[in-house]
Amino acid sequence: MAETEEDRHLRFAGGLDCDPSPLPTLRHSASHVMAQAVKRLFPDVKLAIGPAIEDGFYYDFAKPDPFTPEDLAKIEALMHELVRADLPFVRRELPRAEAIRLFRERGEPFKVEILEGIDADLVSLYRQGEFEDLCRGPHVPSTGHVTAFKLLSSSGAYWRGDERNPMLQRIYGTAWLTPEELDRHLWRLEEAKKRDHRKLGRELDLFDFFDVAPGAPFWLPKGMVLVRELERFARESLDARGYQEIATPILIHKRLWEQSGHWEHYQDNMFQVEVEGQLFTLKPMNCPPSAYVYRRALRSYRDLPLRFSEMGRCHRNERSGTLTGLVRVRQFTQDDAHIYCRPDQLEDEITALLELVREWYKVFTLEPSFKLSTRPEKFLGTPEQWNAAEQALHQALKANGLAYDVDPAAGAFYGPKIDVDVQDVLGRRWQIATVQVDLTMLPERFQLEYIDSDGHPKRPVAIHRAIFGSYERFIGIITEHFAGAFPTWLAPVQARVLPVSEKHAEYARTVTRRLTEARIRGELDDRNEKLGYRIREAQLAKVPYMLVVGEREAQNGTVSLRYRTGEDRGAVPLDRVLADLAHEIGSRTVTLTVGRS
RNA sequence: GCCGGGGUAGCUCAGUGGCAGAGCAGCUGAUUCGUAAUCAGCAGGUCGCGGGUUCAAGUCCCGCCCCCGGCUCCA
Repeated sequence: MAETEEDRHLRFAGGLDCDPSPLPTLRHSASHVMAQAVKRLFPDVKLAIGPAIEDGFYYDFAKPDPFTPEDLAKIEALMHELVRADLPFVRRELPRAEAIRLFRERGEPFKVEILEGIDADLVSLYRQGEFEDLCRGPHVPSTGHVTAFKLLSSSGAYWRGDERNPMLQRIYGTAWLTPEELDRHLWRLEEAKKRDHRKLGRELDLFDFFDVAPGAPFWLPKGMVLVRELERFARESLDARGYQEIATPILIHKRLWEQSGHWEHYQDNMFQVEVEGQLFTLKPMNCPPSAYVYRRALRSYRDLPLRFSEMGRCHRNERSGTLTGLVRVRQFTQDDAHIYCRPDQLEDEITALLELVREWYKVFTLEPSFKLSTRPEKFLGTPEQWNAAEQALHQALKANGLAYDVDPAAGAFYGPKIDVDVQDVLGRRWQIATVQVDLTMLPERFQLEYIDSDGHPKRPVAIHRAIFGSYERFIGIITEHFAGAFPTWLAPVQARVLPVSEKHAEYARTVTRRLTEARIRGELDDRNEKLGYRIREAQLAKVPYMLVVGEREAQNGTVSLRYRTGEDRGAVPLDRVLADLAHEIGSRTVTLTVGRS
């Protein structure tokens, strides 16, 4: 993974506290200005750390009471004063021991702890006005450069990111080189709220949550259309690639997890149900049950690879504070599959899987990025097995011409993996697809075998993979990606028929029936409202096509075609609209093509 | 789980101890309309849940639930 500004600061990596390019430097300086303001207003707070981060900065303080929104306003106002004073940032260097003495005198225990952990004889400090902080820089020349900033929020954060440590109070802010850039960023944040899948899910009647089932969505009819279309897409694709679909139980005896090893490491995350004195759990993953399917028959080397797919409904008891809309839930449905193959087939299988990822994500115009995680400190299996598997992953990535990052030692204990995440339009990253090689967990613990050509039993390699990841998260992401304006093949309502007035209702019903007969999701809006009103509603509902019908259209067997983009196409023969719609839906294109010649 | 902010009509939100409100949506009626909001009327409430203080609680106090932003976690 690329090193973030935060990593650099926290791990004291590199020679500086932030990237010396203008924007991170400015943000880093902004965090010092904020710390100065906080120290003036609240002299008793202790300073922790304050790095530049993506889009802004934060600073952590030890303070008995949390900052209130009013505190933030005061701090921001004082920051503006400090900026107007245009105080120069002045650097000086001190022997480490002297710096420790200095910060101990000033009553800054966190700075002392940092200094004690640093392997350097000489350390640097930066001063602006009365405020001086331990810091490797760089900084802007003076506080007057920090013109375009805004404090955004405060929250708790653990010292050094460890929940066993005391909780500090963190203030987040954003800072930019110019006021225009700041405004643009704040505008983007507003836009982000508008396309938040939780808001769109409610507005478009896709799904809802109720407090009786935290972390588990209720799919409404329109949202269920998305689920069904994605399922259909996945099944078509996998049927053409030699997958066999299975379904395994959701409620499973604890024994299974003892065998797989999950009980030891994962039981706190599993929902448990006692039935007649026996302990059952809601499965948190589908791999161990899949292994039972493999194991129920004697497998030959000729049978491999076996590809068992499963729309596996899983439950994980995520901590309550972590739940977020559809993207972090307690109940979700993975588009899971387990591929059992011979070691010599591994590379081809991985290559095919990465092709699948590319192909699927292209349909949704998502741009995936790939990360290869390699052997961790603690691992099962032999280094030779691991090297071969990692090699296969590297080769498969290269065969697909994919750029990828390597995350050293971040693999699962049972094998290396490739994770795929996507960036939504707003720049947030979400992990979706995963391709994990399993050298030992399923094969060893469930004693999976196949009879090789020499007549001897051998261990297969297992691959765990999900392409969408989960239907829930994936739908959350594409909802934001498309801002609710789904491609026609996914759109819950594909065309809405709008009669100009009651006089044209009969022809409108005919048009709607023709749509339905062609298995197009058409809807008639013959409410007693003006056309403009119904057009507005259809547009807000992001229905791709509006078919306006009145006197002229009824006469000529046409419809007047309007796109959700606002474009008005004019009269088009109904037969052509039906044919174009069928073609657009069948090809799963993202662009609106109906009626265009 | 931890820190903070929230929860009032279907939705968005106002209401700082004294009669529970607005806009949109809904319903009824009028209007029969040509490309982003026709007009009028009506109805709509366990103020998240439970307890407490008070003559009086949406409002103050305590506990719990859920949501939001972070932190932590994320086989």
